[in-house]
Amino acid sequence: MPRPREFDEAEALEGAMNAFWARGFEATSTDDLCTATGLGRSSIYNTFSSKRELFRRTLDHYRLRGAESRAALLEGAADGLDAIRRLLTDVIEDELAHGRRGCLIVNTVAEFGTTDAEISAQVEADSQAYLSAITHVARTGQADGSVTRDRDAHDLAQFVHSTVSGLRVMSRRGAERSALEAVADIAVAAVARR
Amino acid sequence: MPRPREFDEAEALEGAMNAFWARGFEATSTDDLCTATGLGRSSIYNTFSSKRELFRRTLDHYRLRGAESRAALLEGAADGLDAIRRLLTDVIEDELAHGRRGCLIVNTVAEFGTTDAEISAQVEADSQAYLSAITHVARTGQADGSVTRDRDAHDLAQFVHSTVSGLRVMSRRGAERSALEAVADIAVAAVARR
DNA sequence: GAAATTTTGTACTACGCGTTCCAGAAGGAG
DNA sequence: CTCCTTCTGGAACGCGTAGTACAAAATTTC
Repeated sequence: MPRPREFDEAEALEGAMNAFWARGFEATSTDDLCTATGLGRSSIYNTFSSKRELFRRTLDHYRLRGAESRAALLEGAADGLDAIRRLLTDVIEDELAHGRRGCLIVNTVAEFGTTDAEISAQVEADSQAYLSAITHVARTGQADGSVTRDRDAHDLAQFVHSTVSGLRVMSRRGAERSALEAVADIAVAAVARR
Repeated sequence: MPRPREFDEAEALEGAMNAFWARGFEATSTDDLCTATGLGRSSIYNTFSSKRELFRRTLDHYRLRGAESRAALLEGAADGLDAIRRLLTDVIEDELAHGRRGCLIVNTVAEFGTTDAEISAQVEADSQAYLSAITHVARTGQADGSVTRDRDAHDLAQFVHSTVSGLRVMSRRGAERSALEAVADIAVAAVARR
């Protein structure tokens, strides 16, 4: 049959993701994408149709990545509150280890808002996945007594999700570790059982 | 003397601000800026030198605007905690009243990160101004007994600031009012005296 | 009213962008 | 080995972009 690809599609997506992550959609040129992926123009267009489609694939790649690491992280938690604490401290460590990149989804929301229906749908799907994961651990925490029962688990999840976004923005801005940790600490205390 | 300007510089900045706010720096063309300000190219370049300089002027305009409305808001608060509550509810009302635009500074952080030194300095200055304002009301609240004394006022300020960023991102994403209110409610409780 | 000086509108320039085209290379099926 | 299909590299294209040049318009001072 035909000639096979000379590159790994997942690796290419990873490279494109990093480029979009650093500079945003508009400021990333197709040349940037070539160097970031190591591919030629033809290969990119042959595989991903357009810059926009590549971006959308990139978002999906990012979402999958995030969901996996989130699941692994929550797996080993001692209780519900510990899971939430791990989530927040992991965000901080991730930011400090990878140069304060912020969150690709948050960056995308900031860049596009709700103007692009398809991208907006991907953002929405990510939020829902994130929220349902946190809602689940919040409920677990309420059952095991580590998380406050004064609030609805879904509201607590919204709060934690908002805090993660806040931390990502702070980090991309260049905030110090101590500031990030202070925020995470107060947030954890806010969802803990009193 | 020379021929006078036919337009008001502040009004032009307001128009440019709205354009950048909606679409970000890169995606806003000089044509967009002409229609948004009602000016011709010549007038824009004659007055603001370049797209980038206009953007920086726009950021300063936004910061001033924000500082003024913030001051007015905090003025009428009953106590420290009430000031923080007002701050958060005002963010929500502002977002819902103006079509979930998010925060121009947050959007700018997401788009530029720390890559541009001058813009980064403006963002940093805004954060400092915001933080010192909240730190002040937090201290007031600790003195009048409405805000917890278990935390450093500056840490509480970082937390509130982070929550505001989180709310702005949520809103730009299209989150429902109830979700925004739940987050604000939990955040206020977190800084309240127990 | 005339001179001086600035603003303004329009046409233009040079360039970078996303995308396409095409010729040749490469590998599997027969 | 040959044919067929696909991939790859590079050149090319058309268009939108930020920014400029210039002449006409406008207004204040003398």
